[in-house]
Amino acid sequence: MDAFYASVELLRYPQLKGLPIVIGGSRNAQGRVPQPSADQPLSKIAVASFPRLAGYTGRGVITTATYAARQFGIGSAMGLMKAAKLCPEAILLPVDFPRYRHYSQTFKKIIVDIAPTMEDRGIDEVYIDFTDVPGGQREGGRVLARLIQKTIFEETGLTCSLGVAPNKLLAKMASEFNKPNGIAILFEEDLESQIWPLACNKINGIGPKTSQKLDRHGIQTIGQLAQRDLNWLIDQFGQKTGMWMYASARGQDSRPVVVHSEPVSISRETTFERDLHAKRDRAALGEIFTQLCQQLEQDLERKGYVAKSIGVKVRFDDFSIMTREMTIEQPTRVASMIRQHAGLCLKRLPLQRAIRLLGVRASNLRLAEHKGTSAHEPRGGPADKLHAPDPQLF
DNA sequence: TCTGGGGTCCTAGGACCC
DNA sequence: TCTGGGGTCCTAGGACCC
Repeated sequence: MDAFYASVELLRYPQLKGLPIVIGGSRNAQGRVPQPSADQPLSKIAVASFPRLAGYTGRGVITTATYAARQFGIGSAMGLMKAAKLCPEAILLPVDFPRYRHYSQTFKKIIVDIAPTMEDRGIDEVYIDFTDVPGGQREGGRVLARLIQKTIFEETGLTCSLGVAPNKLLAKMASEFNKPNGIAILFEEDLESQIWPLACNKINGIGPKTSQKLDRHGIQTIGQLAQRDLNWLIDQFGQKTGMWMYASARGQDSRPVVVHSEPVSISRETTFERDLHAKRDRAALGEIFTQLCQQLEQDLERKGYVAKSIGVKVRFDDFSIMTREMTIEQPTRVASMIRQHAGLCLKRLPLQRAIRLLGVRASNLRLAEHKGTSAHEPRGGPADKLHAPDPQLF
């Protein structure tokens, strides 16, 4: 999907079309959208009354920027404070995940109705297997791609870009070629002309670290990567990664389109508005900790899982991250049990530094016998003390 | 006053078992 | 009085992705 969050926002605020808009900074009081008066539709809110990036203070990053905002050098994952310097006039909207999730489900349903073999790759991205779809091969897949693009637009007003290629690796790269609202068809014989000139980090799975290392060896493009022999790559990056890079540089990828998958972990984390100290801010931390555990319980319940491992994550003021995890005898999804074990994990961490982020994670998941309320689950234990600050913690 | 939140996969060492 | 080979599970950290 093209600039997905921003595009969804434009559906309700069409008066902002064409303007630089960034989405982010959900929790901060600034970046709030003006409330319309009782009989006023959202689309009539004056453009001038929307909050701007200028004057924004606080933590947070940009999750999406409109193409107009990208002109200023603003991109996703950029800190809001930095973005404010690049384009103070940009409109800042808070993230509205429930709304994006709804549109996500809608566009995926449209796709599945047309082409049932679809792999979910997050809120705004999917892989689709055209192989067995009637007409899926016409014009190299362009006809089907157009149908999907057109149907999504007609039913939601959202645009997307598609890449059609012999495998997922190449399709993903091709999908970037004609953004926004574009289609690109890539054949195996286009490898040298279309793929080899690209930077290595265009390969899904080669990020900043690997790019840097490749660069140190004089490798910038995928074509240059393809010149290295297999043994050299294995020596440098290990057996698995070396073989994967060797194949990727040649456009080879045999991964299937996976329609169903079970989650590996479910987690909740939050970055505080200001750094907190384990001792000095014990009460505040304890409250946030409890909330995270309660949210995690709800997530597990909603998705129908219990967890056999519980863990915590702490990010300190210097941005270093430490995690602790423990496996428990009895799988659980109850907040009080999660909190108890997460608390034990926390005690194993050195908490001298100021803390920036706290997270709680459930893994080693099992399907719960039944979804629904947990009214029958143990109460009267730690659950009843959930709101009381735990003197043992922090 | 830089730097979110929710994920996956990989590596590597140690415990433990056969 | 030296010392296998495989397997699984657990844990911590790190790279990467959307």
